[in-house]
Amino acid sequence: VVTWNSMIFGYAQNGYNEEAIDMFVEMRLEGLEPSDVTLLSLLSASANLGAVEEGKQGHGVALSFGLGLDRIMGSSILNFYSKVGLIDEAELVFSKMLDKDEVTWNLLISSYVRLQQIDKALDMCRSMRLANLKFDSVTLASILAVCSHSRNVMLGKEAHAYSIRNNLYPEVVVASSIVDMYAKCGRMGDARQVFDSTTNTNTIFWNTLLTAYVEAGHIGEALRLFYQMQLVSKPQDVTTWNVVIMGCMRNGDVDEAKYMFSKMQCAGIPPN
RNA sequence: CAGCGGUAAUCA
Repeated sequence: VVTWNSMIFGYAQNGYNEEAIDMFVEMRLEGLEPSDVTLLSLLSASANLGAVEEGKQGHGVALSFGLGLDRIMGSSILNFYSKVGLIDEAELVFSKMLDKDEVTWNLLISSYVRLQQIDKALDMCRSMRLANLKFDSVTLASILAVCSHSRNVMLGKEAHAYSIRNNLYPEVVVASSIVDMYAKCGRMGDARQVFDSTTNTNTIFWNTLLTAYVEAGHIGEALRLFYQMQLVSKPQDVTTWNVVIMGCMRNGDVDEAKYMFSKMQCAGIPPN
């Protein structure tokens, strides 16, 4: 079972969701009993694929093996239902869970943000505080996403201040969300300032400011940032290239866009 | 007793 688990878990972690599910089916055909780790992998793969039947089966198997709704299994099942859009089921699981932690709350909060149910999302944040849990970097990312979406720079600034007070600011997820929030609210100066004062960076973080420049029509700044990424050896992914190519197109420079498209493939990044 | 395992930020 441990061998099967590591196979299934490995597939699911690396985005091979179909393979993970196939492995699970094979394991059951062999007559082996899945453990909690098996089911967590299956639920994660089903959530990412939108595989409703497989995930429901996972839920059923968990129940039949008495693996109920502890905080990890419960959150995993909750994640599955919310990712496949069965929000009522997700809410039901949430209400039945006795042991909720930050992840449990974050799951429902981010679902509401995805569904644009902003008031519900913010209500959940308040309830989370009332339940004596503190916002973590993921909660803050959800709140900042609400600010980006609704162009609410006032709330965004509060979230920014909160992140500094509570030492969440060094987390790159939070820093990216803050840069994105300021940019979407039209505050490019603030976005840049946050960018420059962040030390823990990754590709998504750089992509966020790159996207902001392109959206603002500042193609020169975008290209400068793009080449600066290469200078500091920050890996560039398909999003990086998509944004730059789109920037060239918006700038009316089709030849440059085509050139970038071929450079992308030379860099070993297949188009998506 | 400890570890592992569940959520998250950028373009399309």
